[in-house]
Amino acid sequence: MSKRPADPANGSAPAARQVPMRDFSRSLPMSLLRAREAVMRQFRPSLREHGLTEQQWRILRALASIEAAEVTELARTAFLLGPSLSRILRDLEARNLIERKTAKADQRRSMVSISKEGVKLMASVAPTSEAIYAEITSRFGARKLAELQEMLGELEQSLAGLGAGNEASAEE
Amino acid sequence: MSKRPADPANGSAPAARQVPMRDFSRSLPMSLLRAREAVMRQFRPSLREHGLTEQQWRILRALASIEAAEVTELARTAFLLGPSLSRILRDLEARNLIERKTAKADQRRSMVSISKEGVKLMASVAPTSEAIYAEITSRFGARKLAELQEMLGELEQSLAGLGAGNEASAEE
DNA sequence: CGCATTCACTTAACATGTTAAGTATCTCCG
DNA sequence: CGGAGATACTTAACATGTTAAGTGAATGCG
Repeated sequence: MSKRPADPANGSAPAARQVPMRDFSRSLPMSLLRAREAVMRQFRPSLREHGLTEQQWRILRALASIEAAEVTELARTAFLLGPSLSRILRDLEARNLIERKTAKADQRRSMVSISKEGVKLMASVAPTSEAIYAEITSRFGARKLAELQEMLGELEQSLAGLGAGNEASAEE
Repeated sequence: MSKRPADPANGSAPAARQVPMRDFSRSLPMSLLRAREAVMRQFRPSLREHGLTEQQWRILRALASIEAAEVTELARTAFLLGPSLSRILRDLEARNLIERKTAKADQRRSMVSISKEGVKLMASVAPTSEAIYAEITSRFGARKLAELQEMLGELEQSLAGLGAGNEASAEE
């Protein structure tokens, strides 16, 4: 039995009744959410087999590419919020996948790095991950994929600094 | 933007740092995540002022457009998993923003609909939401936005049914 | 009819997202 | 030098994501 718990992904809402507001299923956030979910659905089973969540994997990948990093830097790289990262690092450290040591110059900072075990785990996951990514690229088209990512980057750029805290209007 | 070629002099020693893995900050999932976050960051403050989360807002919008729906149908429309929806509906019902009644034909199903209060709340949020969406459209460009959403849809399509339980290998 | 199976949810358990508050450390300025 | 403020996290609290298990109601089939 392929356990398929009714993924809310397929099926184009039939019986489209009168739509007063813009059909929200076509809103930009929904489009992005659905696309991302379609992609992540491919990776999650493999990661899960290795006992990793998507975020844990992001952190390991980030660490593998930058040697060692402060927590804040890592948060930026792996695109995680501080609190999430804090929890995940605690768990990864308990599993001996990463190592942490306080910076000598500044006791507030801690340098995080991937451990030997972490490297081994990555090596065991990477091939499958790459294969999946290759399959996605193949299905969607390498050129289109590059185009899409270009547009996503532009979107991000065009919104940079829009609600970024310099609104200076609403104080609490 | 294409994948970094592996160092040809490095023929062995699969140390993770030498693995020709793509810069993960440019992976498709990350691109999608960052783009979506850039967009949602615009909406969250406004929703928060009205005491709504992104998901609660999705549900209200979905209900407003389809009158009444079963929970499963609503999950598909709002792109939420059953458990999340179950919790949110419980809370929205407690706040009198939605109404629920069991279907007569099938006692298992319950029909969910938006309440008068829910409609009022939506009316108070919608203008700001629409304004934000308009600003985003303006900044990014309406044509490019349509193009982007087209590509996102194609991506979703091209991955449909890829990891959909056709593993055919591990059946418990 | 009886009962295993399926279905439509709901609960549970764990991990993360999100915001606010807390803690320890460092910096700067008087 | 010393305390106010900034900095780098960490904890806390609540909401959702994700998977597994539970519950009650229909269905199918002998």
